[in-house]
Amino acid sequence: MQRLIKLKEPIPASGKGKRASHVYRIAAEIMCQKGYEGTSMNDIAEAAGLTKAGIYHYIRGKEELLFEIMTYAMDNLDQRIVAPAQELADPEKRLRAIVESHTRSLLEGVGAITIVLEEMPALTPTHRRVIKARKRTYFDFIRQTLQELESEGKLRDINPTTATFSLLGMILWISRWYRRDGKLSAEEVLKDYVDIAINGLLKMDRVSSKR
Amino acid sequence: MQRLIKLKEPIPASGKGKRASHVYRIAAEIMCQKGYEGTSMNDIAEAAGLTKAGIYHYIRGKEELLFEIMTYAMDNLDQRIVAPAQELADPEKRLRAIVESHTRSLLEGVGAITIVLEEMPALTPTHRRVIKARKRTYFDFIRQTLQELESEGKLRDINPTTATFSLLGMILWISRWYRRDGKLSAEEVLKDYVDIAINGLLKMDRVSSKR
DNA sequence: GTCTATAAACGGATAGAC
DNA sequence: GTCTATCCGTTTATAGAC
Repeated sequence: MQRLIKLKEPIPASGKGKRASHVYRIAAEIMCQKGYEGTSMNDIAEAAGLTKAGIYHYIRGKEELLFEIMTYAMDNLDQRIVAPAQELADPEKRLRAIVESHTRSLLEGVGAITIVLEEMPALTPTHRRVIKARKRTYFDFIRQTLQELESEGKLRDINPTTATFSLLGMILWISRWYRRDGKLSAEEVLKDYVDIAINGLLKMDRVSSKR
Repeated sequence: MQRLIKLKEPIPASGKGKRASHVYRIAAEIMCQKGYEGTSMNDIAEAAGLTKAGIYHYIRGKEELLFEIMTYAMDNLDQRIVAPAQELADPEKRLRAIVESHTRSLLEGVGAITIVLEEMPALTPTHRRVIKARKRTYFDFIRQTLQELESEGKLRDINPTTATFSLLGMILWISRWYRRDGKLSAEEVLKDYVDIAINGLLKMDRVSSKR
């Protein structure tokens, strides 16, 4: 089975060392495929080459494991997407950068962890609040960009909130269908996605549609 | 908690009568909220006003229940979206009809069952093959439409397969964020979605962007 | 048809040997 | 660090009374 996730940087499991981050990485991969509830500690242990009991040397519990994976995913999002985009003053360039970097992250398998972000109901109320706030911040970052484009008269006559959701929907869906060993290269998908997103949201043709 | 699903026609539970379809409907609602693995037979029984044991009078097992819900969801998709769209010879009108009816289905909560279509790993291999084939047929119906638009020179210079996935992503995501009791009316979201989809996929501005 | 009771398996998690 | 053994709650599913 294909690896959905390829974490280049190990998850820093609270400073517990290499083996620990290995367990986190394995867990993230399996949970992305089978969902949180569908993944047993046994599944994780087996894939990590340990027994169910052995795994508790590295983690405190299943829910906490999920929370740490989600936290890592959000950190990754901030570093790879938000931070570089924030440097760009022009909202159109910023939007383009967001679409490009988020799409690329998912195509490369890095950050495919974002699907784990759908497992909100499995979190404790406290943890859920933390992740919810971080997701909200990212959402608002994109919406803010679209609102700037709106006041510049560049956005289509669409609601910025609706636009943000539609954009995130089409991007996040990538982790559900894209296979790195399939027919479509990451480069062509990336190009098409930017094309579709920019033209779907902004007025006038802004991408020189050449192939 | 909000009802994600509103089944107007009861699920035809293999000709077992009214009460049976009630159980199926309840089960579909809960599974849409908590996922297949996160839903216990007890949850379903309680919501249906029965005991866990009592429910087995109507169903053969949990997996079979899921399979029947999925089958109903696909039937619904065929009747509400594919059948009407197939009448349209012009691919642009057909695309518009597909986007409109699929988006509307999700906004209304009818057919929100489509999220259950994500529970593929929970199915037995045989059942999974059946649903997979039906999903594939729907996907191909949309891609075929985009290919016709491509040969008419109306599609952007994008891969029709990638375009289909991006369209489905933004549409299916609706069931994750849209709340009927929220600020956005179904009508405005629908209008925006058609606008974004058509302009994202087709060359030139085709929607008179007025508000 | 719907219940109580219960079987059988599986889940997360811990104790304690090595 | 990693194992075996085990606890205990929960799960799906069935048997059998009413």
